[in-house]
This record gives sequence, structure tokens and C-alpha cells, in this order.
Amino acid sequence: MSQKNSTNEYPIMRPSSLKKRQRYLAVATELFLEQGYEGTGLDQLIKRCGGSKLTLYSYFGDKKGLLKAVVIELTEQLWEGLRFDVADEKSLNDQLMSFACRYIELVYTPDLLKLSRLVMAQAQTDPDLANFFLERGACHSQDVLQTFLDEQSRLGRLKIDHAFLACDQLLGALKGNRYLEALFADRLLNEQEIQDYAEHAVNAFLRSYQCQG
Amino acid sequence: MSQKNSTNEYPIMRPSSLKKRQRYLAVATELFLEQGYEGTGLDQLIKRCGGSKLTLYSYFGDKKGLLKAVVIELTEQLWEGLRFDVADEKSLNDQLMSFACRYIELVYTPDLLKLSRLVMAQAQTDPDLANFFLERGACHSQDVLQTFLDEQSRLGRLKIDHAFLACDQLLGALKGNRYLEALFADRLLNEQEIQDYAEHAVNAFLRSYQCQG
DNA sequence: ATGATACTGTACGGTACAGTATCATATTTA
DNA sequence: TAAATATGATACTGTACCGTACAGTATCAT
Repeated sequence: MSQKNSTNEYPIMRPSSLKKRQRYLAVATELFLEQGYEGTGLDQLIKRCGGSKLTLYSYFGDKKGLLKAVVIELTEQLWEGLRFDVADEKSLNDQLMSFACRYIELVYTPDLLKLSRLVMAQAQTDPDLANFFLERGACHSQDVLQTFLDEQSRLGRLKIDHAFLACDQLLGALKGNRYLEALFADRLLNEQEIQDYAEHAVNAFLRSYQCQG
Repeated sequence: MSQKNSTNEYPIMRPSSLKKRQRYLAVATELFLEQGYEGTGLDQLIKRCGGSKLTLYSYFGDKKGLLKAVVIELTEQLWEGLRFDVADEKSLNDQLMSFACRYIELVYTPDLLKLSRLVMAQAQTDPDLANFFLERGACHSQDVLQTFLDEQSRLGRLKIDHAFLACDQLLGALKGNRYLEALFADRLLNEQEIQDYAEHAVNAFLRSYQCQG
């Protein structure tokens, strides 16, 4: 009963233990993403991982705790790079395009798609996990974009009637209907398509909301 | 080993058997949507359903076959109403608005959201099911919209540079970023929000692509 | 060195569940 | 009515797997 932390707030731990914990996490991530939660047995995990089941349980409490740790780690890692650079001297169009490309690239990342499936499959039995995932993903990107657009409106460069809706729908357009195909069947976008999606959506957006042509 | 049809092509069957089959299907649908595939035991199903396990197996082959039948039935049922009325005398805007509202209403339908989760959770182990679901859902709606828009372009009412992209992104905008929240956490839209989403997206779309103002 | 703590390897209890087998009963068909 | 077939109720088989117990070993602090 030494550590029961299923989250990422480590207590005092030996360096070797920390390393071991990271190893568990890495292998669990790999297996969960590949085979899903139910599809991954802990015996199998330990076999690939080395270490013992008891140690695993001392780190993560139970299987659900392990899943939570995996989701937290991976989520924060994936979404960390999505932001506008405020001290950026590029044009509005360039800033939007840069954001748009990074956003599309991100949501079509194979690992994020698999993670999404993983979380969604557990959404009914573990709503907290789903909420955490939404908070750090969908809601966060919405916040980032809306903050930027508000600022641009304040500067008189945009005129938007309903900022929330505009944001929501721009993000929707960037993902496109094709996002469903990625989510369900891993149909990805190539570099060129990402560029096209971003350009097309940003152009349409600016045509609707930019102030001076 | 009488019938091994896991699809919907019924062989010769007594009426009473057909009725029984429907009953299995209805209860299976209910349980799968509520508790997921792995979460639903067949013993539990039979208990609620009446009938016996042997009969169930004679109809659907195995558990996967039952799932397939449920997905096929429900999918066709849900998407059947989504189309443009060709002999419609309404304005372009009205026709688009009518389609947009029906589309949003549909993709935010609780049962369709649950079905989506169900299929997605099985996507890795059963890609065929996922492909079928995509075909009848996402791809089909894309086809319907694009056919309509092509016709409108031919009539000189719209001028669209990339019809596929425009379609894809209009559908994306209609769902909005909020669709993720619905998918992950059943956060639905009310009647007013559906109207707002449709109006906002259709307006933006027409501002970009309509020919004469 | 010595005691305290963390870890390994293995085995096992308990349980859940898909799929099959059995036998009795009902319903159709000839 | 008799044979053939479909169904019901239930028990059973095999298996997979979570979580725990335990005895022995390695690693740390002092």
C-alpha cells in the first residue's frame, strides 16, 4: 500500500523506481493504443515490460489507474504545442494559417486518433476521464482560438457577430467531415491535404469576417 | 446450424420466428447502446429478452453477428431521412437551411452518438463494420450534399472552386467543434442551438459561394 | 554490516462470459 | 396422427483475466 497515486503527482520515489514507472507507462501506452483497454491483459503487459504485477499495482492502484495515467500523460504531451505566438509580427492570415495547419496536423495524428477511440470507448463507464480529455483537447483549442480572435476584433481587424459560434465552426471546418473517416478508419491526410484544408477554411473565414478587404 | 445469416438477408422464416428475431434485435440494440459491446453479456440479454441462447445463436451465428445486425439495422434506420427534395420550389437558402437543420439534428441524436461510440470501440478489431458505418453515414451525407451543390452550380446559383472541400468543410462546420463534446460526453444541442448552428454556417457558406448578392 | 524497504516470479482464487450440449416441450408439416 | 423441426430452460465447458498472497532477492539508508 505504498503509493496509491494513479495521477501524475509523484511522491518521493527512488530514481530507479521512477524509471521503472516510466517504462510501465510507455508499454501500457503502446498496448492500450494498439489493442484497446479491454483487449490488453495485464499479464501480457508484464510479459513485455518486465517487472512484476505487484509493482505495477503499487504504482497505479489498479488497471483503471494505469489507464488514467496513460491518458493524462499522452494528452498533455500531444496538446502542448498548440498556441498562437503573441509576439508574432506575421499578418493575420499567416497567423491563422499557421494555427490551422498545426491544428489539423494535431487532430489527425495517429496516436491522438487512437487515444480518442480509447477514451471514447470508456466514456460511458468513466465519464471523468472523458471530461478531462475534452477539457485538455477540444475545449482548450477552442479557448486558444477564441482568445486570439477576440484580440483581433479588439484591434479592429475582424468583425464577428457570434465569436463562440465562429470559433466552433472554424474548428469544425478545419477538421472537416473527413475527420470522421480518420476517427473510424484511420484515413489520414497527407501534407498537401493539410495545407489545402487549412487554406480553404481560413480563406472562407476571412472572406466572412475580415474588416477591410 | 440452420441459419448463419448475420446480415439482414433473411432466409425463409416462419412469421413467429421473424418476430422473435426482431425482439432479440431490439433488446440487443438497447443493451449495446447502453452498456457497450463488451459490457453486455448474452446471459443478461436472454434474461431480459425471453427466449433461449440456442435460438439466439441460430439466428445470428455468434455475438459479433448480433452486433453486426444491430449496427446495420440502426444505421439504415437513422440515415434514411437525409436528402434534398428535388422537386422543391424553395429558395436556395431555405433548401440549405432545411438540410442543415436535419443534418445537425441527426448527428446529435443520442442513439446515433451511442452507436458511433459502439462502432468506434470495435473499429480496431472489426474494420469492416466501421467501413460500413462510414459508408452509410459520413460518406453518404457528403454525397447527398455534393450532388445538390453541383446541381446548383450548374444552374449558375453557386460558384465553388473546390466542391469536395467546400462540402467537407460545410459538414464539419455544421457539426462544429462541439460535436466532440457530444461524442465524448453526450452534451447535446437544444432546438434553438441547432437553428443557430445551421443559420450561422449556411450564412457564412453563402457569403462565400453564392453568385449574385 | 545491518535493518528497512522495494522488487521479482510464480501461483492461485474468484469471477465473468462466450459458446455448446442436453433434454423436454411446443409448433409445423406431411 | 406421426414425423420433423423449432424453441425453451438450464447446466456445463473452457478460457481469459483481474487482483492478491507469498517467499525469496535486490537495493537503499545509516
